[in-house]
Amino acid sequence: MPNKSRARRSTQRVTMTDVAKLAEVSASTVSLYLRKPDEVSTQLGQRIQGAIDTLGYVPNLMAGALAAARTRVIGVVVPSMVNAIFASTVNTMQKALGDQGYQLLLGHSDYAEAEEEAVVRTFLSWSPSAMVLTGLNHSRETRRMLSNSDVPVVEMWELGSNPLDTLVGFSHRDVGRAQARHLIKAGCRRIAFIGTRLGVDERAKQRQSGSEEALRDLLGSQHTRVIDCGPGRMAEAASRAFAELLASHPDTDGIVFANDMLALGALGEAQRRGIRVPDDIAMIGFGDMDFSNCTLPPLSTIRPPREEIGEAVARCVLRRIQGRPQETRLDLGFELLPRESSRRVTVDA
Amino acid sequence: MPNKSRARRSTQRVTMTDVAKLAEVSASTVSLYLRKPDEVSTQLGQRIQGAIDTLGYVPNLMAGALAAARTRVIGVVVPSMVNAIFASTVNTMQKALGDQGYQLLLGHSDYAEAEEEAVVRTFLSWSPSAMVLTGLNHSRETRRMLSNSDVPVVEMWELGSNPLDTLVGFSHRDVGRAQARHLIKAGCRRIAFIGTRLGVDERAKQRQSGSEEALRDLLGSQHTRVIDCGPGRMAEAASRAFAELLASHPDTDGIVFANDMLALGALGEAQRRGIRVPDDIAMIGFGDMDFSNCTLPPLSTIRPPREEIGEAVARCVLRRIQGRPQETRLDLGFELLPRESSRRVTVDA
DNA sequence: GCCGATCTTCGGAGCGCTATGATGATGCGG
DNA sequence: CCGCATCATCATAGCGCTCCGAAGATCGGC
Repeated sequence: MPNKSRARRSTQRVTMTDVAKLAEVSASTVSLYLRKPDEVSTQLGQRIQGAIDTLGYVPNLMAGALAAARTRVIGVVVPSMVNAIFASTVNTMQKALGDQGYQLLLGHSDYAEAEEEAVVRTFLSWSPSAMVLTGLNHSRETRRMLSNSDVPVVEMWELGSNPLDTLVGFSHRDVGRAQARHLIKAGCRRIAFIGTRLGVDERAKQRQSGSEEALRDLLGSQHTRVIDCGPGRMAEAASRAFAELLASHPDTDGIVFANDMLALGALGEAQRRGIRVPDDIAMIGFGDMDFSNCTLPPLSTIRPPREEIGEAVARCVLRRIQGRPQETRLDLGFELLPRESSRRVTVDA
Repeated sequence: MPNKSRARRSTQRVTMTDVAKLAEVSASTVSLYLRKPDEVSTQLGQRIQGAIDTLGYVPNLMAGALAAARTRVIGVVVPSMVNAIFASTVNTMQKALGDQGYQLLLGHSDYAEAEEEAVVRTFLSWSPSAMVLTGLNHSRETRRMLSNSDVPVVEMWELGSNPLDTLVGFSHRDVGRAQARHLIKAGCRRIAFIGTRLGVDERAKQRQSGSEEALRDLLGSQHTRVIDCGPGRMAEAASRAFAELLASHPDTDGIVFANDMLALGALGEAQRRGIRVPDDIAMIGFGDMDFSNCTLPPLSTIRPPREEIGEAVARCVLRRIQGRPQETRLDLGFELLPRESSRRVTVDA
């Protein structure tokens, strides 16, 4: 004599059925009201909304996702969350996609393909509506998982060949070129590059080679001094790297930095040592961070299209989800912001 | 004559049943193997694993979550993702909780209760294992939703009364006191406070009142000059605020900043105007950011327990999830880092 | 050799929702 | 005044998994 009603795994959460009961309609109608409000009569709609408010009903997304075989989740992988540069892109995406009822799942790769692979694997088991990755370098397995999954993929913050699907970014090589060209125009002839984690940060590396290219093209085959800051806090590491550079190449008259934080550190060290910027050494950064216009002297830099990337990615994602046609490659460019740190009268005149 | 088998919403994903069929066991056993491998015999275990590998089976988290009525997701709400200060807390949490198989859902409130409420509502519908909020100020509805949900809640980055559940942070009032006391000890007598978004950033406000308290207690009832930077990029806004302060209170000899980025902006402006720091005006910031030790002069500041909070929150969350007893209030303190920007020989001697 | 204890495996009823087709109500032309 | 679209609402069958309880297998002890 088996007991038919075995112990239910009670959840005592308010369910759609509870709302339906209170509003005296069927659960289907509640579901319909929630998904397509204008296919339900105003009268019922109000009654349902009332019930929802009274009960404090919160839909169970799991159940919805399971039934509909999709989630309104978009997986986003950035190299680092600490890096403010990606933060504002993510912020913009959040805004644009949040408005459309999408939820961002945020993960970071720590600039490592293996980490990225793990994050992508996890995210994919959420059946996301789309995936957004940073850059074009991914492990073979990551690429396989993504192409097998038929989830729309957008790669951002870089331009290059063999994108998985859609690509939104700008050319870091061109950035490097522009940085070096700018310093050369300002009269620098012995230009160094200071970066950090060049071994893993593919985009920084691209900027570096762009910069080297420009040196070669414009100054002839010029020896390039590249310094990779050690670990530790960026600005402090840059102080040390700068000191190191002065020791090994005292004749340096211009520095391209992989980012503004490094430049800030060097700028401080320069002042401490009585080195005049830009007269003794000109400097240009990358990122146009919050403080870049307030350093002493104000830092010349490159403004990457941070927010623009976020917006464009959001737009692409939405179009892909809706199956509408769209561009698969977007070059958003960048902007050179010349400021005091590279303004040398000598040659401008 | 209704057709019994209506069109199935085919999903052609590999399911647990497929694995079970291939391994010639029941689906329950596959499920058991996945959840508690050592309750299944080695032989079957291997057969099942083989089938999983052959088919490339990826479990459907949605289905699992629905059935088990829980997810391995932890909702985290910070005021702003752009703020590097929270980034490192989140980073630490990510690491600690990720190791335990939990996934962080990250959202931001933009310092607004209404935004926070929306985010919390969304997150709750994922039935998270726990929720982590920043600060103690939440809308009535937010508090209601959270307490109704029986989801463990941790509030962080603040200390105070009436926590929802567990509290991990430090006293911002004490920070403000320490900042002001430090400047007073350094000989400052006419101390100002420069902050931003004081109307909405509850913790900055607490630091401000702490600072005022110290001024009252140590210097007698002293007029306090509080400047709330306008909108825009922080460092630039701080330059302007600093200029404003100099105009309205030219006798100011010490400034407490709500964060290091503001101090950086003011530091630049001071140099530009030939104001000597710390001799003319001493400064102290908050946050101990990347660059704080590289400014000119190096910036005295307060190091909040960023990573420590992340670790403690992770620990609390895990304990609460496992139902183990734990503290409900953790004061992690902070550290005063005295540097050049407030070192005045006059009084130290 | 039989019975209960122990361990492994399995059957199947949900979890809360969506989506499809059915059903009843309404309106309108003929 | 009837038949037939048209529209709003509903009943119901899953989505893929977990977990309860039961069945089968194995093993000692008396």
